[in-house]
Amino acid sequence: MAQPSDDRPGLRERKKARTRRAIRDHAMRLFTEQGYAATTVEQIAEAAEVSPSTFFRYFPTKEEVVLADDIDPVAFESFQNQPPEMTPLEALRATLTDVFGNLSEEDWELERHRQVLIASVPELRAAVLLRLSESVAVFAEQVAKRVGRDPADFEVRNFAGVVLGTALTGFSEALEQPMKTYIETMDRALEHLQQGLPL
Amino acid sequence: MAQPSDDRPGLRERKKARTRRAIRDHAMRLFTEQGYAATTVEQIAEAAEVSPSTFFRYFPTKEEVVLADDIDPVAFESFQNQPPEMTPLEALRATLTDVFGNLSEEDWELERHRQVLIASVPELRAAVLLRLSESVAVFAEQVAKRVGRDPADFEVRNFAGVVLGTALTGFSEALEQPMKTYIETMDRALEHLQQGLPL
DNA sequence: CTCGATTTTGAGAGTAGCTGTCACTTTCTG
DNA sequence: CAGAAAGTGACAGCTACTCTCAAAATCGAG
Repeated sequence: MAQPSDDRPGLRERKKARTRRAIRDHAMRLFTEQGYAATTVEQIAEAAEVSPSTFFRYFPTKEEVVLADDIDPVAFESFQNQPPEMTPLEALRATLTDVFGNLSEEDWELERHRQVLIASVPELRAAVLLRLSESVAVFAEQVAKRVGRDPADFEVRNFAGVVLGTALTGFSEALEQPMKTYIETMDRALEHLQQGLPL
Repeated sequence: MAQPSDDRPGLRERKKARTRRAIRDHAMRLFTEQGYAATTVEQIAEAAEVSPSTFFRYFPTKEEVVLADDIDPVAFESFQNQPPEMTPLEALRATLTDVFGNLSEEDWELERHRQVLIASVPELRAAVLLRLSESVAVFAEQVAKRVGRDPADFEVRNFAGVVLGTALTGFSEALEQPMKTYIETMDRALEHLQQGLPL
């Protein structure tokens, strides 16, 4: 999980982490209990035993509580570390099984909660899409490096955008089914893409 | 009622249309002049000489003023009317040149304003993406009909999602260049896709 | 033209997310 | 132990957005 900075546990850091998790957990609970819109920041703050101001010090917006994600950075790193002889699509598929395969049962639980919540609240869906679209540029860069081309290359960018589209479909597709198949769904979509999208 | 036989919209309708356009035009002007976030609904209402309540009767949100779009429905219809022997990608390319080719100079101007504004305001970008993602289902349905498969078919949906991804890249790509090339960019991306995304 | 029904409108009050300020407390460091 | 740094809470303010209610404009029919 986190990288221990050796002799730096620090009371402050620990307390901060605890507060942050308390806010997030209570928020998620309240959201699922009474709905996202119906839950006010004030309620969350009260449940987590902090003041509303403190809430905003930990999460810049109410959305952020749901959207804060520790998976993406790990995924990017994993992708970068895949053997260079793999094609981008192969590397991506390997990354997916790698990252999502090593998730604890608890993390899975949280992740599923997140997904359901996001899917059911348009506001959150929009925010997630925005994030996804922003990461296209980053992804394109890594793809460019892998195939030895310019990151600004039109075809490289287009490829990255297309893969994003796949992720999108897989996302909504997986929501209609038990989450266990999320990886399978994505993998299937990428395989379809790999074969040139035959219809 | 002097002329019973003409289908003129009626005073009420015309006034409504005029008010709506007044709001939209003043809003766009203020947005470009002083920025989106810095422009309040109150200012727009005042400029358009209506009350804030009236503003919200014409546009449910401040975003809607920018996002309201008369192109999409036309595009969907055009796509549907392309000769059935065309493959989905061919039909899509034909649709693009069809719809965007028949735009008046004035419409182009507004469209470009919209695009620049949307691109520069994350909030608007997110909203556009949400819309785009919702139209994937509609697009998938039409694709399914064209190739004679089930709209729920996984590959059909994946295809639709991928095309969406292309639209996304084309969108941001085109913004870095004079808008005239928007069609060209999209067309090029779709051609790349048609050839199986070679890298 | 007139009257009654419908629609459009404006005013005002209220909610909630978010920002910013300031003083107070807790934790860390030397 | 003292001072610096960081975390916290109370409060005030702005704006998007909602809701209600009554006044005004528009329309259809007699």
